[in-house]
Amino acid sequence: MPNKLKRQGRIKELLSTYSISNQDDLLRLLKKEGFAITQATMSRDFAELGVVRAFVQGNVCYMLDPDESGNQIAKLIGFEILSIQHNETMVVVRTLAGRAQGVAHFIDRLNKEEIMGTIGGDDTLLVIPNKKENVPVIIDFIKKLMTENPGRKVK
Amino acid sequence: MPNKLKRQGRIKELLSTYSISNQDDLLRLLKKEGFAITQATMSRDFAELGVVRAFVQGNVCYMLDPDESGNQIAKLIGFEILSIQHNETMVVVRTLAGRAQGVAHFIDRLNKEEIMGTIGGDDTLLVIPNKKENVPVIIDFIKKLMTENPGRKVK
DNA sequence: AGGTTTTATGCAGGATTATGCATAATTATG
DNA sequence: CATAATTATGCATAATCCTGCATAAAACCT
Repeated sequence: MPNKLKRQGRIKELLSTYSISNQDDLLRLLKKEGFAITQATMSRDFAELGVVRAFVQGNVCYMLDPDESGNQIAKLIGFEILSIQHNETMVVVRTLAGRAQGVAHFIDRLNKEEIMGTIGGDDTLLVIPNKKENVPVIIDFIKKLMTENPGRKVK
Repeated sequence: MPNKLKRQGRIKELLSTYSISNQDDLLRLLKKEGFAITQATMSRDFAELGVVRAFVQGNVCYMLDPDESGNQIAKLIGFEILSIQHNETMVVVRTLAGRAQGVAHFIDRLNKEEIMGTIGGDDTLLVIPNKKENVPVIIDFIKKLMTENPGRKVK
């Protein structure tokens, strides 16, 4: 029975609580909590969650890579965006209530040179192009975000 | 081949662009765009997206119910939350970068009497209880949010 | 380098989800 | 109300997803 979601949620918590240095350690922790999975699944979880091996205070330890987490968020973006409008000089994106900041943040992080910046309110955000000729480019870009499924890198 | 996600995204856009008053109209639009589905699927999409029939300027038209959209977001919350900490008097939730506002907003909307309010920054939010005895209640509550799957109301 | 430990992945089976068809339930209309 | 139009859903099937097992690949360690 797939409890992938619950399990991965717990993994994120555990990783941010303890200092885990190999998959088996975490595996034991999870088993103790009733998640009966194998190392193979764990490995895939790491890949999906964007867990990376990093040096922290001398020794290696697994942690969430913020950039990878960004990739995961990409899957949500399309869900949060309701519509895109624009005029001559800027693009306005409407989102579900309370999500505009998150979407704006995501777009910021993509570092598109055509995008000078974003401003997010509650359910609306403004995307400001570096020059007005780029408005269409930006629209295409955001629309692509909405439909592409950047998920699963696991293979 | 299931393109549910893409399709539902497009549905949200179409609904917020045109004034759609019955499922068949929308069905035709979608077909024109290459989404070859039947009315049955469309009906289920509406249910999942939380599309409601509303009176707008005299005539009926389908639109997204903001409350329902909230339900949808619930599915994402667990994904965005990384960890929960607390002291005697308040609860601190860490989230993926840029998502704290969204999570705070979501929690606000739940109108729990134990929660006096929230403050969201970039990747951290504060949940303020009405009295410190309720800290544990709030923690439980948020943890439940993280693992429950409130999804699918269809059928 | 050789051997050992740790991590990733091809493959297959079982579970779950998505969807169409047919039809029931509901809603609108005369 | 009766009938037509619209929308919802039971059932069956195809498409996907999740996971373990076995094993390959990579990282580590003398």
